[in-house]
Amino acid sequence: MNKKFQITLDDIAKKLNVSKVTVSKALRGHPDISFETAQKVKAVAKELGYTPNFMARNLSSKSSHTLGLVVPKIAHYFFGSVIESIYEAALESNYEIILTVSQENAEREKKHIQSLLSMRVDGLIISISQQTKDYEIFNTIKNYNVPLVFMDRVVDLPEFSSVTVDDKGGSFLAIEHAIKLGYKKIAHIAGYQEINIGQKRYSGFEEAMKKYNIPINRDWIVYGGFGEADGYNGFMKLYQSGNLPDFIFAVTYPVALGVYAALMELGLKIPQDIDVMCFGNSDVNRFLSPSLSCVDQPTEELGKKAVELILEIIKNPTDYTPQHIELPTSLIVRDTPKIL
Amino acid sequence: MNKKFQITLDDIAKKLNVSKVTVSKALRGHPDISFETAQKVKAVAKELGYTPNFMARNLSSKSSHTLGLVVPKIAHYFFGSVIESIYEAALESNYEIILTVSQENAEREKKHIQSLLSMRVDGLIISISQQTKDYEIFNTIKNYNVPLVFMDRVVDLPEFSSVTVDDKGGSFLAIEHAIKLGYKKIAHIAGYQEINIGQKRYSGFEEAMKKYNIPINRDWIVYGGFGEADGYNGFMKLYQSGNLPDFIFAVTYPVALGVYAALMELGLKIPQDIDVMCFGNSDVNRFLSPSLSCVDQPTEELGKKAVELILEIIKNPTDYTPQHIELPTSLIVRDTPKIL
DNA sequence: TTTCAATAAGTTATCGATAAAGTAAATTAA
DNA sequence: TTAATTTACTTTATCGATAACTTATTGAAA
Repeated sequence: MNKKFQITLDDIAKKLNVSKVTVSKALRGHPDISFETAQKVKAVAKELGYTPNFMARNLSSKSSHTLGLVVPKIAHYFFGSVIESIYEAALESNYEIILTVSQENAEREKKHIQSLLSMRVDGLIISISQQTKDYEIFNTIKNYNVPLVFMDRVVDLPEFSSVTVDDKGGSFLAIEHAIKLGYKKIAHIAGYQEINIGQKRYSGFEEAMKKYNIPINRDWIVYGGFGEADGYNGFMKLYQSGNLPDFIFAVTYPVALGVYAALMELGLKIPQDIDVMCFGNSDVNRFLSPSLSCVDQPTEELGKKAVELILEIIKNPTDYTPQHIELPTSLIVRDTPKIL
Repeated sequence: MNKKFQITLDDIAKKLNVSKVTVSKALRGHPDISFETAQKVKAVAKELGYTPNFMARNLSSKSSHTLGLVVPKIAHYFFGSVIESIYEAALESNYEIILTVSQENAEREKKHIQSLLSMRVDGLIISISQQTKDYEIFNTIKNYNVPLVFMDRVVDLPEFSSVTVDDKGGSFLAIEHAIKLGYKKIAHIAGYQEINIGQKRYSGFEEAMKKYNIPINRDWIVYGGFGEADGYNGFMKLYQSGNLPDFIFAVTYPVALGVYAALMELGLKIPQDIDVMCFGNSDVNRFLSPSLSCVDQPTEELGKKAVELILEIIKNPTDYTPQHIELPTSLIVRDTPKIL
């Protein structure tokens, strides 16, 4: 459709009576070309409004200078800010990002990965969906020799590098904090246990409970997903059991929002009736009523590190040892939990 | 690097002793190929783990089946959910999205657009940055004959289609609501007036004030950007003037958050001391203390319509008349503003 | 039986760039 | 002074696909 508007190297070459390779080299600053010729070429290129054809360039150079990114969600503070920092870091190194969203759907995730492979991205950064169980696609990626870094939600395949946060430690801190304030009837809305963030956060909870000799009530452990609906449903399940805890630790921030919604609907007061904390900060936690204490994750660092790792592998694809970086988490104490 | 792992049409062709064009046609379901051959080809393709080379395919077919998207921000409820719906709509039509983020920076925006043009996207959906003043790049896009649809934050160039929401109407509704509740000392933190959302939202405010004969106090109109910091600074400016309004209408939801932060810091109570409403909903507005009433924008519709429009132009690039679609806004009344 | 069209391929050209190899003129080294 | 190198290009091959055209075989219509 835009055929007649497409300006190619040849157009510039003809106008200057040189070969198109000369033009290509001139525009790329290749030392073969004299200063004067390069100047002329650049001037004409600008005059004609030349933009290189990404497809052609990458087809012949065999590198797209592009990173593929697969995340489960966008409209979510955690992923939003991680994505933003990945874009930032990529831009600095002159890489393009192609972002795809699995919407927590394993099938869609697979499709996106295939699509990114077909685009011949130079590397992949993946945060898996809460459903992902089939790891075959990751072997495919390996066979294709495409660098892959897992981020936050990772898969237990040590041959791939990963960047995570200290899920277990953060969880431990939160529960310890609650216990020290006097809470004993502690519930955990725990997400899926098939995925690292679910497992690790649960095990931090478990460890803290053990350390302080507080028995874990199985009725107060609710499993599910990581979204707001899961938090809402999770609390409703607790509520229907009749035996209410006095403190709830939510596995993610959206889950905590769901709990808030359920509590509001049921007319229960935070923190008087039930107190809440969660894993993961957001831009609004501090404005909630009461403001929600949480385990803070270094989202910017996470994105930056992921890009750093992938670029390292890209630059040195033959001899690198997979790295597993775990970034520290910390507690942000706000109005919840209340001192009893 | 992944040269030896790249499986091409030729590899499949050689294995089956057919030509690579036969393979290409078979995989695309071209009627030239017999059912049996097609089956065989597909089987071998699967066996070898063939993924088509996006670059090569798009270079020769002259269409990338890809849409470029330029937005000012990601970690922001409004854009997050619009982006999500754009991805959804694109997926349904088998289009890939390449998302770029200007971070409200006009220069970066221009760079991204050029980059997307060089990728030969089939169409562009753009929501301009709050800084964008130079419209030359849009003429370039026009000259390249690349379909372009503006979304939400648009530029006053009628030759391009656009999807917006009824900014003026929504703003009017909010102010009218406040007035009917008895507020008269009404302030507006208004964002930039160089951009449609700033202008229109202001003019809705103005119209409501005129209709109800309430004088506009110039000191209570504060200009700035659309982010949280702008809301914070905006309110601080109002505060320092000494003459406080009793109601604030924030031009965006992040601006309202900034106002909340400032109020909290200053120990002012909502709604007793000052009441707040804003343009734009978010997943947490209802959990704020007090929950924030706002003008609701149909974010999903916005994304869907934008994709719909762009696909229409792509399918029929020669004779189409630019469309300017304005989607309705509505009021969501929560705890603010309080009945006096 | 001859002609014509349909079927199922194969051949060649092309997309717009870069890589690799080749070359004439100018400069330097031996 | 001649060989070797450098400079500044040009030519040719290639990336992996699709488009457009050509061809051989088969079956139906005239």
